[in-house]
Amino acid sequence: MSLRSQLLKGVLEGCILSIINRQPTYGYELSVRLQEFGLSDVSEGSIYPILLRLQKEKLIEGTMQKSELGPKRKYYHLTEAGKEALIEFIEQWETIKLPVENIIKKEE
Amino acid sequence: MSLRSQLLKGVLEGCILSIINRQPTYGYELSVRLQEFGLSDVSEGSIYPILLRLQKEKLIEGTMQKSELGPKRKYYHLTEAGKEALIEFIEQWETIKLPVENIIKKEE
DNA sequence: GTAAGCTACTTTGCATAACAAGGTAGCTGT
DNA sequence: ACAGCTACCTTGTTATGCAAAGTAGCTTAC
Repeated sequence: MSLRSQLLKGVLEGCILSIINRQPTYGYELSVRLQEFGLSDVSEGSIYPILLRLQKEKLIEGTMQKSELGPKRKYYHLTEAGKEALIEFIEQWETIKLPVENIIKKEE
Repeated sequence: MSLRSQLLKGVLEGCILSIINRQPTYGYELSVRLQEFGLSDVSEGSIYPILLRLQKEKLIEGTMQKSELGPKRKYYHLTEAGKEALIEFIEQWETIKLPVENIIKKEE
């Protein structure tokens, strides 16, 4: 219902790729990281489906690993295709950002 | 299919509000303006539904006016609610933009 | 030992938005 | 009268984020 949620469309996927690219990680931690970055309203119902989709598209790969505390974690890392997709996402973000900034910028 | 289109989600509506806010305009000209700003892949199939939606939500109002050349144009202008929605959009854009930039920024 | 609470993953169903594709019609110039 | 531009509208498809609910392992406290 809120514009806020709509603004995330397409962006979340790229952000998740970027965070995984920095360091392999798992779903639950991703939700914490995103919140630290300021994307506070991202729920697990958003994150896990994206991870499954990215995996299906062969952009990431996941392996179960034991955790010292709590249940097993599924650590994901980027594939080569994933790294390319990330680069493409960043380019697309830039080509969207500039026009939007120009449009919403108040002229003096 | 492209990430590109997905990135526009939610953004287009705000951009259209902003352009109309600067100066009342009509659908066909909007497509030209958006292209000038660099959003080149926005088709009329995207613009007109958004205009109708914004009108239904009482964020804009439209009136038919004769054109000196060609068919009549439907000029839109923002309502008070539309101006508030635009301000809200800009705030939301900022609160999305900063986290995204931080996430995709390469650390040195 | 058992209940509470955190960690961690998954699935289903829904609402929304952009878009391709196609259609309608007015006006101008040749 | 035809082409080409202007201008608007509609239908159906697809992608995405999310709420909601479920499952289960582990730890701590009582």
